[in-house]
Amino acid sequence: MSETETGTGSSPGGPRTVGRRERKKAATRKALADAALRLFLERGYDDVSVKDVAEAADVSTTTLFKHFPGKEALLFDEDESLESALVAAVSERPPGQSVPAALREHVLRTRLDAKPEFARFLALVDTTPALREQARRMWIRHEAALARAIAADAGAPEDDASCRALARFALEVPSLVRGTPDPRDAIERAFELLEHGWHARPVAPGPGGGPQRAS
Amino acid sequence: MSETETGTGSSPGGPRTVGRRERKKAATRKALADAALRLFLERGYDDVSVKDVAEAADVSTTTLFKHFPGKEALLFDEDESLESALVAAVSERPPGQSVPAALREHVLRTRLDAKPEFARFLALVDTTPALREQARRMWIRHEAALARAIAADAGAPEDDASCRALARFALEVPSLVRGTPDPRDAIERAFELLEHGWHARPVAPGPGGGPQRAS
DNA sequence: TAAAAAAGTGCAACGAATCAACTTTCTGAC
DNA sequence: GTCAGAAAGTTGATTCGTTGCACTTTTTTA
Repeated sequence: MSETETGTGSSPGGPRTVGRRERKKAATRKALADAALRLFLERGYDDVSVKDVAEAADVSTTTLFKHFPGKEALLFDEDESLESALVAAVSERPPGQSVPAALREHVLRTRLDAKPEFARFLALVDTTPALREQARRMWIRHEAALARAIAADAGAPEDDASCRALARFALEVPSLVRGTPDPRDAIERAFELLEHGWHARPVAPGPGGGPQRAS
Repeated sequence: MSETETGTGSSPGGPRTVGRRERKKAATRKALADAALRLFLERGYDDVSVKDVAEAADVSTTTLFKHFPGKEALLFDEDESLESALVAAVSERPPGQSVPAALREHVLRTRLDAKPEFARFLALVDTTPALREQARRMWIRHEAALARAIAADAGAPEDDASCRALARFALEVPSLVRGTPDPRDAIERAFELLEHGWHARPVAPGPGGGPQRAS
């Protein structure tokens, strides 16, 4: 243990830092999450019981449930950074770029060009129905934050219905394109719909043809 | 049980379409679904166990699981008619009406003007998180059929990505507007977005009045 | 220093879901 | 008509996720 904190006992009134206790709590929490990810990747989600995870982290199952509300939550422990990245993709987008285009680029970047470590995680989630649902639920929870960012950008009321709709639809895209043969094309088409609407859809029939794109 | 049917031996010339066996099977299935709906509405979803439902229908719990894959499935037993109505809303829409407009009307009709019997069911589902998820999952399962209908209407390939996106987004609307203060307005705005896109969003003079400019 | 609060443990229990072996129908073919 | 067998159902046990309760240990606070 590294003692890098200020002594609380000898200096009352000083900045009350984290405390040994909370550090230990965070440590066991991390041990649980790490053990869970490792075991799930090794043997598959359904072939690992919460008892296994708890024993691998050297705690009891009761303690595990004090840290995580359920088995699925063991895998989705750090999604706050995802939310801030999502908001930043809108609020700090390059000048001249529309909001749907910024979201499209963000989705393309994070889902298609994922680094291999994260890709293994995505593959595990994709192949487990229970985790697919949980992943989507966690993902959609960012709707409110994203809708706020969009509304602020567009100068609309904070709870504007159109902004909420755009946020929800954009967040739904990863789930929508899951399992399609050409995910990149599917993502681009979905955001094209959000950008210009069904009304402006190219009506040229036939696959492979190059219909005029209003970008 | 409740059917006063005559013995098969006395009238052998009857139309042997279904068979006594399948009728009994359908009867117990219906008994289970009816008991489940009744008990869930009486005491709430979480305060009714599958054992309770099975006993109310006078079967064992194992038999219940032979008919339904899980507790949640007890409530969603007749959704085929919903799918055909959905497809019909697109393929038999009034001339001159766009596809998003037709879907908007269908959603407005079925979610806002529900008859009280169905409204009680919706209220139960809305107040139970586990049922909300299941309801959405069942609902989204119609994406493929709806996307096919849209593609056929638009003269696009059967698995066109844009059509799938429109289908998914439209099906997501009921989940999106759940809990909003003005559901009708939220529905109209969401379909407005799908119809004309974010690009054509009204900025200064919005329909419906009220303060648009926050800052 | 004592008390209160929090983290952790062990054990038992409940509910959902599955499995295996067995009984009771009903169906269909000979 | 009879009989083999499929299908519905039952009992009982079992696994797994999850929660509740009583209890110990550790840390914070008064």
